[in-house]
Amino acid sequence: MGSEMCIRDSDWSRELATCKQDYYRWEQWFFTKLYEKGLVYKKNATVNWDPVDQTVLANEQVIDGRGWRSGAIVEKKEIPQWFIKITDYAQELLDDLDQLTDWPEQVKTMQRNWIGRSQGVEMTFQVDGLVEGKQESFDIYTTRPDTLMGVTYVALAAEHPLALTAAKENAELADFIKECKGNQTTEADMATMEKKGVDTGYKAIHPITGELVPVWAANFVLMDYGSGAVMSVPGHDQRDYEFATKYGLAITQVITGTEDDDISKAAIIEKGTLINSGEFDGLDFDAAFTAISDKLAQENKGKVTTNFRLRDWGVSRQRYWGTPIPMINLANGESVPVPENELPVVLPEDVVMNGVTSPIKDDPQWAKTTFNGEDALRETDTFDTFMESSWYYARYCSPNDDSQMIDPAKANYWLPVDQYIGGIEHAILHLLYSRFFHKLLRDTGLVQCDEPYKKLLCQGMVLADTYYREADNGAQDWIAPSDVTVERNEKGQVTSAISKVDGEAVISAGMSKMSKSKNNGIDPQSVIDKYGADTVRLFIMFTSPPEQTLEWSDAGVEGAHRFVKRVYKLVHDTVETCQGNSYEVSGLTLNAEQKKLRRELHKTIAKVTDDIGRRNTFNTAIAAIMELMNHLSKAAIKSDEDKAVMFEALRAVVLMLTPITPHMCHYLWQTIGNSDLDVENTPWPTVDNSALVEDEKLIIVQVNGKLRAKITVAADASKEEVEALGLSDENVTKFTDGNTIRKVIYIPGKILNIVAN
RNA sequence: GCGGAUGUGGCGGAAUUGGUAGACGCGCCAGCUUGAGGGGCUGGUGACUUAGGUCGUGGGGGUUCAAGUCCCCCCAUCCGCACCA
Repeated sequence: MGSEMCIRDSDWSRELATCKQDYYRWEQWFFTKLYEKGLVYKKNATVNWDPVDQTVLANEQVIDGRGWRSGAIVEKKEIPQWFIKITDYAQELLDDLDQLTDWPEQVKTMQRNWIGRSQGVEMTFQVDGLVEGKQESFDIYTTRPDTLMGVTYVALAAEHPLALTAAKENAELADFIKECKGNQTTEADMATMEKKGVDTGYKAIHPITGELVPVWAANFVLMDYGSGAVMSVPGHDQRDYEFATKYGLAITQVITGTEDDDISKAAIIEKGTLINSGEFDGLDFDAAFTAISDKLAQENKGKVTTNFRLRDWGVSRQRYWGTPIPMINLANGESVPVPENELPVVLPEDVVMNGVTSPIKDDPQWAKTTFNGEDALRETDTFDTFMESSWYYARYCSPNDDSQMIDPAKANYWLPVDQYIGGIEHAILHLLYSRFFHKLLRDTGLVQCDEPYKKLLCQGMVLADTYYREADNGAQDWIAPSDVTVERNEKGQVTSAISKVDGEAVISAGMSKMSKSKNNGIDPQSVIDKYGADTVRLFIMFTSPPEQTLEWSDAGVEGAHRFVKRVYKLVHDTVETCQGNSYEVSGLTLNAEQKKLRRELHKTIAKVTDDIGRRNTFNTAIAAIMELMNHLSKAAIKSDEDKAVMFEALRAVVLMLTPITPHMCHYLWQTIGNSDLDVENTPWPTVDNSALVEDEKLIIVQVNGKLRAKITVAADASKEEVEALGLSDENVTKFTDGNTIRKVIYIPGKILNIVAN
């Protein structure tokens, strides 16, 4: 891999592979420990079932409701699966985000919203009359108990047991439930699909008024989440409003007080004052929340609860590649963990793949085992690969330890990870699972700290130009950017793109993520071969801040290479001019020009130190060094003082560029360093505050906020002096003459704004 | 649909705390390097302009002496939405 040439100092002795059994054996061991602690359970959950291929599909393998290989309409199917109780840690995962001061705020916000803590009320609705001879009821959860008096119906999941019972004598409902089986389960699909429902015929008893409300089965309520039932308040929930309007269900307004109070057009979502709510009329949200939940609690019909949007982590996959789940399914239907002395359960690798079904599910022998002398079957599901990526950072601390998962002494020395880097696409799932796993490791005594990653940086993707031609069949024929030449007009705008191969025009499709399918990948090795790793590093770090996408540009790489050559040349020319002698600033008296150059130098050191050390904005650090280089290359190198300032500056430039272009700097330091140390072991340059002192300041003079003059004043000039100078400026008087000066605002050392009209 | 982000010259981007918008680089233009190409160097480069200025940070409003930056509404693009990892 070429990119590795861009990285220095990787400790390859710590390399590990999560697909090897010396890694995943510990994951299996840990899972059995979690099982013993009651943090693992099995329950039925819905998967995408391809009835033709007889296999489970991932969400991304379902396209418009059909399997990607078979084209068959995908069905929902309930199968037993293993879950880890991440919800037991929901509160801690939420609270500990506050510790992560060096994480991007947006990632923490996304995690907070994902965990989704809410305060609400859980209550029970009784079903009126008996259902098949039994008294039935169902629970619902709401964060808006203040709207309870506006409930005009309730909605159940199509797979809800009550709906299934009702469907036995209701063909329309049975058809609807069948139709819902083909619905997708992703949140995005649920939110955007057409909302549909069928009346079950049951009536539920309103827990406060005792009124009967219809019970509907609806496609937007999912059996897997919560209780599979929701109360519907069409007056104050837009989805319920649309549903009620569609099916002619009653809409009652029970909240008022907002300006836009017209319930004939849309639901009123905002909180307000209760009306049409009997004894609760006149209460605001908080008072109503308390009053209504108290009443429900007194009558034993409900209680205040804290709810989390976060759901338990389903770790079962029905695929082959993965860590076998170390469980044994007994003949009596119970499941037990594989005993520790039988671990690991090894994934066989000498298998025949048919491309559809997992070989370990196909093989009638593989699952056969015994438990306490009785025949039993191994679990043939494998772990979600998020399991492997959740703890590899901790295994790096003791990668070859074959006696334990993690060596606590070593882990406590190294962890938490100082700097973690990953794409923003991992902001929620991977990073949340990994944080959770770390807390599980902690509670097993393997690590001590609460969080795995101290500092997080989310870097952007690499994009490149894409070009194509339409093939005869209308398909897009993607052409590699290296085979395309662009033509520009006098303003530098691209006017056309032509193929280098045949000189004919190609169509530009803008920038997109480098991919095989769009034929716009760049091989880093070929670029490194041509320009060297330093140039590639410089280009990558200069072109955009790390958290943004990086747009690849060959011209940009050449620009970076030019800069590398300029630094190299200036150092060599300086050393040559000085004939091998070295110069130091201390003790010399500098002229104004030299002082100014030194001031530029030390301002640059201050900025670069902050940009690299605190802000992680390598692009602005490099820009500042480039700016300094532009000054240096125009400076005279005649007197000893000139030479001394130049030496000081070039040494600082080499030191500051070392993290960016290490190979060149290693070499240049030997040329100019005047030190026995290698550049890597030389301390970072420090700011000489005395060099920063300015005797003059540039003040911007505005009239009514518009720039009218720039004046130079003594650094210690008073407000009065600056005002007098500013007000008498010729270009200023042009705009103030004939007007009354209303106000003068002076921001010391920066701006003078004269308000006149 | 929901959550998070982004939007600034021809292009990538800068402006860190509300205080000179466009740093730095690419591209483009002109000149020099005694021919061309390449490379290098110097200068210029937001738009419009009656050459005084005026306008200008996705669009529309607002707050302020002052707004790319703060507030409200809208549009577009990207990431995630629990089985891609």
